[in-house]
This record gives sequence, structure tokens and C-alpha cells, in this order.
Amino acid sequence: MKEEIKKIVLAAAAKAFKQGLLISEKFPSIEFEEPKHETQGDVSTNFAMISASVQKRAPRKIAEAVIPFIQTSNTTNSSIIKKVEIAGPGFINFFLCDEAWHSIIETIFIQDNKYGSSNLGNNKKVQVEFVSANPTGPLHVGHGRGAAVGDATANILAFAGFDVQKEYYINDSGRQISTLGKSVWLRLLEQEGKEIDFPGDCYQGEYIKDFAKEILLEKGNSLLEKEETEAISECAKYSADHILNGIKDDLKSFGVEFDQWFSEQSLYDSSSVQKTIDGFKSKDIIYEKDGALWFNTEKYGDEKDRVVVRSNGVTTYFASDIAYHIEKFDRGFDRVIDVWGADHHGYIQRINACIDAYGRDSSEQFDVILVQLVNLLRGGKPCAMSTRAGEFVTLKDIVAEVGKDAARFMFLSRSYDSKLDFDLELAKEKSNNNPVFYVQYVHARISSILQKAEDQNLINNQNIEWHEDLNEFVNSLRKNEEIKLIKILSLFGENVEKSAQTLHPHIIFTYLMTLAQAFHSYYNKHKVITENKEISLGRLILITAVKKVIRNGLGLLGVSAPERM
RNA sequence: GCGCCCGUGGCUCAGCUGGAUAGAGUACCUGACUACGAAUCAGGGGGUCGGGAGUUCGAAUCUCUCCGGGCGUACCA
Repeated sequence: MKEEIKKIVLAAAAKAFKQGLLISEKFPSIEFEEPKHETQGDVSTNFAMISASVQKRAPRKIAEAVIPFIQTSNTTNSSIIKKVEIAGPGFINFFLCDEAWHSIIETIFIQDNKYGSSNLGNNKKVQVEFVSANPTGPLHVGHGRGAAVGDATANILAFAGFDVQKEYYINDSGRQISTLGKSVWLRLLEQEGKEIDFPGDCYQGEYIKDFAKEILLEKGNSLLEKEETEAISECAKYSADHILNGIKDDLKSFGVEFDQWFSEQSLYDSSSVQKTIDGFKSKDIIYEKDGALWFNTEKYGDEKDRVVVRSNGVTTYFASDIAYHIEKFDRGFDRVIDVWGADHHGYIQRINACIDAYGRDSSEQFDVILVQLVNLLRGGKPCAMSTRAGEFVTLKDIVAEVGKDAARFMFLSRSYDSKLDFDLELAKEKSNNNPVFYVQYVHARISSILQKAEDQNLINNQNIEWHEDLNEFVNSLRKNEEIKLIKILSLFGENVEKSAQTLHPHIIFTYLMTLAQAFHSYYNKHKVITENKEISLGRLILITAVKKVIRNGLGLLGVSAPERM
């Protein structure tokens, strides 16, 4: 809609220039927006204010010069503009005809589950890597937030025209895995009645003991007879595999499906890490000092250089990370997005460094979404959680308790820049307090009305098929609340684009809340099924359009749109 | 010390690529079910947008500075 108004304004401005009413035909990048107050029209532009310096005249004078060239429905039947006004410091406000909005409904029906999508991404290849939790323990709340954010962001980017791949990076190499093996091994010995000293840096959770039991049952004494290092590595492999499978299951029941699970170990197996190090060495970006290999990250904006291979010959986590990120670009992604816990923010600079050193532009091609902490609450009180003791509420527990939809919606309700209070009691509540029900209720309520309409033979199918003749009924939508609803429906696409551009999925959440609020309000004020068949049909079409947009929006967030609740 | 995030009604947060009178929810009051689903709606009170300075026709939004909170600052991952 804004685009159409923009064309009209620019055309009018050009005419005004031709007639000598404006000095310049340069029109700066002007903006169109919905004013906050209804008295300020449907669409508003800052054209006159922005042009003030170029035209060397007061904004209101500029507006006065241009407005006469804008046709309204008073003089021209085909115009979608009812009235134009100059307001405040020089805004030009447009009041549109009801008919201008009606066409949105047809678009929604025709585009259906594609309504709101766009070509913004131009099919650019983007990878979103998220969760990527170490396979050393079950996923907890924090991972849940990362999973919801990563998954929704990827969905939104895909909807906005990017070619998106979702990936999970498995840290199946390095020290944390051997620590896992050691932890299980020690518990195993303990169960065999041996005196052990269980170090603080080993994994403390009960699940470690469970693995020890399982392994003992499965492999029996053969393991005990082996050399300790070999036994530990067997314990590590067994446990990591099982934990990873658990993670996969948990994510699946959380509604997250990855396109690729990428193994860190594979980077070593394919010598990718070594080749990457050699490559940078030959360019003197990696150099030797004090017996270790260092990456010259400081040159690329980091505070200091970072070790890639320790003096004991062992690679650091950073080494495989360099190889991994470079390989992402080698795999053909134009853009790479990582979702991390905010406590890892210190890593951004060094990853930027290796991407830039590789000849890519990290500022254009690499983004890190930093997800802030989650405070888990129960009835307003903090849930005791201690990672050290290995006792935490797992993602699995949360999904089991409140359900996938409530959990995801809650995680996406706020910007990931802010910490999040997640209240388990609230997430289960069936009320206004709980946003997921508020929005899903719209969908269920509409389904229920459509069912009733079908029962009364007003429509012969709840899934109303679009036909041009239906425009006649749409045309009967004249109530304020109806036009307001359509306006909100018309904004879905630009909200998706904004969400994709800023990588902020909560924008979709906020949009859905606004739409839901407008629908509930409309519902309470006007009966859909009335004595008047024409009006009833018009309204049934309208609410079907609302239903489609709610479904599309919830779909982006990975939340279901139920017919009944 | 340095770096990142946050600071908006009592509480939890939107709004932040500058726009007009700063919005929701919650809580607190008051109303609406012989009803297409009350898991809903309508109305009311409640704000120095952490403080200060700057840029601008215009600042919650951009810049600087200070204050407060969280996180990070390894040859850990």
C-alpha cells in the first residue's frame, strides 16, 4: 500500500516541479508509515520535511505545492485516496478509501500459505547454525531459547526469499569429550566398588552414573580388562553417541529439524584443520611463538592474538572453529549466521578475524546472534538450577510440562538481546497472561465459527475457495474494526521483511499479538454470522483471511495453529 | 581496566535504520455471557523513556559522558 502511495506522491512532485512550483526534482529517500493516531490518516509521509533543505522552503509550503497534483476519489473515481492533509510540522497524511483495503483480502486468499513471503533474500545462500551444544549432557533451557531463536530466524529468512540451511555443529572432539569419558569411567569404577576421587571438573550429573550402569551391562568385564585410556575413550564414544541421540530426539519433539549435523571430528579426519593452519602459516597470519602457534587476530581487530596450537602440540577449540567457518564459505554460503549464548560474545572478534583473513567480509557475510540468559521461574519464584551439581531443568522436562508451542512462543516473545523470564506456571496457564493461548485462540475461534457457518449452510466448505464473485461480499466490509483488521493483515509482509533484515524473530511475535488483539476486539463487537447473508459472507471471508495470516505467522515461529483447543 | 548486552508506568516488556499526543500485558478499580468458544472484550487511574551534554526543524531512538545491573576478558571449551 505504501508503495502505491509513494508512486502517487513522486508523480505529483514531478508535476509540481514541471510547473515551476519546486526548485529541485531531487527527492531524497522519503519514508511512509502508519501514523500512531487514526486522526492522522492511514498512511503518512515525511516527504515535505525531508525535502525542506533541498527545496529551500518550509515543509508545509512544499506540501502545499505538491498536494494539488494528487487526485482524490472526490474528483477521480479510480483514486484510492479519500483525503489528503498537511499536519504537524509538515507531514502529508493520506486517508484511504475502504475499497483500497479490500483488495488485500483477495491477495491473501490467492497467495495463501505464501502470503507474507517475499524475494528480499534473492535466493542468497544462508546458513544458520544454532544450538550446537556439546554432546556432554542434555539440553537445558538456555539451549531451548537458542533453538527457538535459530529455528524461527531460519524460517523467517527462508520466507523472505533466502535459501536457508539449518545446521548443528557437533563438538565431538577435544577435551570435553575425553572429560566425559573420564567421568563415566570413574563412575563405572565406583560402581565396581573401587575407591575413586571424582574431580570437580568432571561432569557431575546423575546421567553420568546411568551411562556407567548401561555400559557395564552392555560390555561387562571386557571393558575393565582394557587399558584405561582405551576404556575411557570407549566410554566417551558410547556416552557422546547416546547423548547426541537424546539431543536429536529432544530437538525433534521441540519441533526443530536440522538439514545438517556437522561433526567437528570430521574436520580433523579430513585434515581440514591442518590444511587451514598450513594455509594461514604460509601467509604469516599464523605464526610460531613460545612453542605455540598463534593466529594474528589482533591485526583484524581482536584485542590480542590467539593460540591455535598449544606448545604441547594440542590444537585449541579455536583451531577447528577457524577451519569450520572457512569451510562454511567453501560450501557456497554467501552469508553465515551463528546463534550463540551471550556468554560467548568474546569470540566474535576472533571469528571475524579468521573470516576476514580468509578474504571474506565478516561485516557483510557473518552475523552472530547472541542470545541472553533465561531465568526459569515457577509461579514467579526462581527455579533452583545448578549446572555444577548437574541438576537442571532440561528442555525435555520443559516441553513435557508446558508443551512445544507454549515453550517456543515464550522463548520468542522477547528480543534475544534481553534476558528472559520463563515462568513454567505461566506457560501452562490458559488465560490472557499466556500469549500462546491468546494467539492460538484466534485460530481455534475462527475455525469454530466457520464450522458453524458450514452447519448452517452459509458456506459449503470451511476452507473457502477464492472466486472473483467473492469480491462483492468483501465489498460489504465497511465497519471501522473491519478496515482496521485488514490494515493489520496488510502489514504482515513488511513485518516479515523487517524481522529478516534485523534477524529478530520476536517482531513476528509482536505482530501476531497485535493481530490477535484486533481480532478478539472485532469478534466481541460484531457478530460474524448475522441475518444478512451478504454481510455474513463478507465477514466469513475476512476471518478466513485472518486465520490464514495467523497460521502463516505461527508457522514461522514453529508454533502450531490448532482448529480446536 | 577493556569489550558486549540491558536500563521505558509498581512488575514483565514492545517501540530504537530519528518523526506528530511514548504503547501492550500484568497488577489495581468498573463494566459485558438466555451469545459465532468469557482461554474473550470494553472503560479508568498510573511515565523526569537511568542522569547530563551534543547533533537536528524534530531524540526513547544517533553521538559523547557518567551511574546502575548482567556477561566476558586462558597455551578452557
